[in-house]
Amino acid sequence: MAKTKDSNTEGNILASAENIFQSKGMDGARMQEIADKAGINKAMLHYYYRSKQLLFEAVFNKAFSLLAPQLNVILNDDSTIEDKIKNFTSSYISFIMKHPYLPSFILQELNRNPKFAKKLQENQNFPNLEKFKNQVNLEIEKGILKPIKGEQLFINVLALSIFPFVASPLIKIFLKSSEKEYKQLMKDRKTDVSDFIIKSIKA
Amino acid sequence: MAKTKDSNTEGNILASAENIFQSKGMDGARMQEIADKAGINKAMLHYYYRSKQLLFEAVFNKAFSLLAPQLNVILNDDSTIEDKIKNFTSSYISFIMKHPYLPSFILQELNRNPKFAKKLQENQNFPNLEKFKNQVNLEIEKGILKPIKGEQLFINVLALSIFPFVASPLIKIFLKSSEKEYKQLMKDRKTDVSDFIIKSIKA
DNA sequence: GTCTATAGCCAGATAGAC
DNA sequence: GTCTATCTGGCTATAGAC
Repeated sequence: MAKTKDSNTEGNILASAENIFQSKGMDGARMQEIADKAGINKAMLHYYYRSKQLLFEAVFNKAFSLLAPQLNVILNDDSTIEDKIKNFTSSYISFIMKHPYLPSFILQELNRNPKFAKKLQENQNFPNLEKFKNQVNLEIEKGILKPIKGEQLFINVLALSIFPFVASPLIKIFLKSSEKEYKQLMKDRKTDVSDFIIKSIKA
Repeated sequence: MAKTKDSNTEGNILASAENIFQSKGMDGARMQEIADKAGINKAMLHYYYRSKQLLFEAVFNKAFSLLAPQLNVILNDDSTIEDKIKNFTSSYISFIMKHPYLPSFILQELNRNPKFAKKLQENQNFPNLEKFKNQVNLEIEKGILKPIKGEQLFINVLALSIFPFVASPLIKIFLKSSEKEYKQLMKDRKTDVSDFIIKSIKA
């Protein structure tokens, strides 16, 4: 169906697989549907990726490798906590608005299969929280921030940025809002979220 | 296997179905596994619930009817916004700690099947946000709260309360924390979350 | 009400022609 | 590399004995 066909079959397959896996999950996805979307035959999926499991892992790993680097905005640069939070919430929400299925997909599959979690943990450049925690403590000592545990602050930043996308159907119901109103609300959050956090933690 | 057997077969089935559906989702769940867990035969599932779909709906509806009333703490009682938030975050987090799979289950299935969302929307006593929004505006006018949109505040309260459970595998990786440490962190959030919010919005 | 056995279908995977 | 045809297994659901 929706082909970006450069007769680049392997790429077409991966693109279609992303679309299907990310919206239906591993268990709900059908190889036939992926093949249809790529405009090719089911046998080709196995020719290029051997099995459903391996095709799925290609999609999952790519998705994770897109999301993870975004975290370095908050973990690995040298600005103040306030600036980090402003930059992160804004850029992360922008990013997710372009890929709204990614967070639920990752979380759902991590819940489904703890093996993925183990694999990620043993990973090379998995984001490290230590620097962030130290910086938070330092800024508290300096009187820049009110006392707060670095872990909780980090969780709060993620929660406020990501949750509205994971829970989008629920939020649309609560707010009785159209798709358009929902999107506007998410746009607003690019600054609303950091304002909300900064107000809470700034001394 | 794990039976609470009073030879109450229908109840046993529902309990086992909750366990399996909530951890594996509709697509990943197997009728055989539910039967095994209930210590009965597969045919009995169909005898009592006719089909997988209907059994699933029984589980989903029960789960939702457990979660929704908790929202009335924040939407339908008469205390101040500050008290509502304190009560809600504490009681909701306590509740979810006892049923950690519920939120991801509901969100996953709402994402998978928009029909459920539609059904809920048309529902009788679905929580209504209007009262909360009006109260927020009133307290802002009175100078009790700093300016904030009621919708965003509501989303923030939900996000901070629920997200850590939906994202538990991810959070455990980030924090390199054991199950025990994770649980302690969630316990702490019963008060940490409301403190965090109140600091941000109180004038 | 509860069981065994099986029908019927569907999905993942492979064989083999082109 | 790409296709059609087919194998094989697993899953929901039902028939029918007890």
